[in-house]
Amino acid sequence: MSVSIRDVAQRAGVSVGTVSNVLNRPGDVSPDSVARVSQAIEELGYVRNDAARKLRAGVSTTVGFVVLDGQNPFYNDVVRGAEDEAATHGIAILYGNTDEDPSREKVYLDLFREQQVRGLLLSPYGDVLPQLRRLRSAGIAPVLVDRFSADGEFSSVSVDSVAGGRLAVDHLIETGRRRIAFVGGPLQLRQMNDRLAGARASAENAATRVDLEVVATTSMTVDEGVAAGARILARPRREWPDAVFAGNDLLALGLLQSLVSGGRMLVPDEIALIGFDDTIFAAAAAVPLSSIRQPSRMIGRTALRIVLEEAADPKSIPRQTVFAPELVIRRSTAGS
Amino acid sequence: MSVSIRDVAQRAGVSVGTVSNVLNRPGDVSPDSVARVSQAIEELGYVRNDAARKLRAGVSTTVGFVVLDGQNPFYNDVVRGAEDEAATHGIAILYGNTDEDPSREKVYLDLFREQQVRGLLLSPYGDVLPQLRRLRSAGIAPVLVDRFSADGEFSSVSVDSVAGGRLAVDHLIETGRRRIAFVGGPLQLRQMNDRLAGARASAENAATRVDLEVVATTSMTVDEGVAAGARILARPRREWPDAVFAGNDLLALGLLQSLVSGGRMLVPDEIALIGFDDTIFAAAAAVPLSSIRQPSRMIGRTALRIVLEEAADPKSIPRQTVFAPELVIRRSTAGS
DNA sequence: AACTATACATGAATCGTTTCAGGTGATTTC
DNA sequence: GAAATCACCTGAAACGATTCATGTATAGTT
Repeated sequence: MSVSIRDVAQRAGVSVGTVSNVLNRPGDVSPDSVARVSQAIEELGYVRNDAARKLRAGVSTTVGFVVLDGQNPFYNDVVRGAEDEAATHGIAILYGNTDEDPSREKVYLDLFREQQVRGLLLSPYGDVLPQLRRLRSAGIAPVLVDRFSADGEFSSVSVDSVAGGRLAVDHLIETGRRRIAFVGGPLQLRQMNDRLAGARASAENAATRVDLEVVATTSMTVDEGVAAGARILARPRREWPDAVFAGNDLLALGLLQSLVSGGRMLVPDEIALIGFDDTIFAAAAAVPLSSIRQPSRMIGRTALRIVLEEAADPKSIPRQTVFAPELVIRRSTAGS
Repeated sequence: MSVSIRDVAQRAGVSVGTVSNVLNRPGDVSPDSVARVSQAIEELGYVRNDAARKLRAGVSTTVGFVVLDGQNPFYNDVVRGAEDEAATHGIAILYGNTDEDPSREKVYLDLFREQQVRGLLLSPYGDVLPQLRRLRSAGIAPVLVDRFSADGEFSSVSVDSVAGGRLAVDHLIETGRRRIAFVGGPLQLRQMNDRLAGARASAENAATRVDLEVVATTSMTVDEGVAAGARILARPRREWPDAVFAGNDLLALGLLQSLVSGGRMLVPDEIALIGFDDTIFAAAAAVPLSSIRQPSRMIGRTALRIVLEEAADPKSIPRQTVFAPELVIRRSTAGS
């Protein structure tokens, strides 16, 4: 049926130990043996049985990645970055999408533990600390993605959301806006809260008086954005904000739809609009969206690198990696 | 260190064989033993070592999924469907994104083979037939996704793209359009070609004279859509089409951006626009896009189900599953 | 010539499950 | 009441790789 290391050994006229050495420590084997074994492998079409390897050597060649919103292009980009890095190490990614459902989150953590992944990347939603602790004690290094680990218990890779919020509102103020609405939520989500905090800081430190109101949403989807836009437009015109800072690009796209419907192009002249994440759909919008860019691929790459390092050295100290966000200006905030 | 079945057996006062039976064939074990073993598992926090299980029993609990464009929300949805189905079987998904790069495709197929996945879902780009054959002879069932296997050599799950193209153009004609442009490519991609063929069939069968021109793109991205839109607008106005059928939603979004820029809202009055896939971003566009819906989650679910069935019965005959597309009408094709 | 160091090769033990032939005691059948 | 059937358990073998203590041959040193 399938070809094992024993078959290779026989064909090459060496012991199984030698074949294993060729596979793992070719430097310790004579060039002659390496050649013969390599040829046998080639001829037989042998591929290593990863299960046996994992069982005996205890090394895993997979890393789990659990994201909280598989529909969000931002996470797709992060995954892409992790994938690239993983491929260079011959590591495969086990993927799970929780769609903000804590029970799905639990299922995946158990499933990946059973698979004995080498490490786990996670953009957490629910309260997963207990599970993460158990994972760690089972020898699986967890790294938080897109979430700062405040108490420093786990490593994390994220972007400074407070700075991002500040960048966004600074930009709106600089382009002459004074009545700003922050549309986002749920505010229990750390990232959302931080973005709002940055926005507040910016508004308070401005040279002139700037009003900042909060329009809360229950999730970060396009539909919620549409609804929030409709609520804003329902007010008397003089109570409209002159700028909206959306908590992420999906919300911004929904808002844009509301704000240009009925043939009225309110963006950017009447109302400026800025998003967060700078996903490909921000640039692709009918009115290209200004946004706060997160280096998403880099986040993925870095997270994967860290998880491998931690797996290699279980005693390593957790560390927080924080990237700086970047303002990307497009038409949706063009000066009025 | 980690808890094994032996520890559980000892704690429960039974043999390892019994514990294994509780795990796999609880019906064959006395209720009393089941209870004692379950409790021991609970107390010790035992999780099955999948590597050992895979090694001995030869059953794999992972399925590979290789998609050709991880940025495309359509594939995210398909993956999501596969995920849902997989979870109900306790199966995890190894994910790989090739970004239309045949060498990446090869890397993933090898990697997944080494992992001994139970089966492989693949939206193919390059010529992978030889590799798929090798996979199959290694006992890994491949299923093509979003691609019809013309020669019937492998199972496939897809949507009738020809019918989709016909639906789109029928709709444009019904709403009074007569000069239609198909924007899409590369035409070597089976899906694209089929969509165009459907469009042609519709135009030729129309009661009145309908012109159909082809504006070819080199890939199916937003940027290509923007460029195609610019090329169209660069012509004298009387040579503009009165409707555009985009090969997928990403192209349509790019086209939309071109066609509403400069404050001119050409869609839908001057030019109607319809996409393909009905991704969430079609509904989310500034002018909500009409599109041809593919039952993307269902495609994923079905593909996963088939791959499991084929893995269970290696002698099963490949079968082609083809879903019907569905027309979704939104503002972008509102009657003029 | 005696000793040490170096370079490779060997093969049995091991990882944690599943499987299965065989065993035990209780219950049913004739 | 002997035989057959049933319901459960048991424990050792096996899956395919890696590891490591042990061995042998060759080169280098005194």
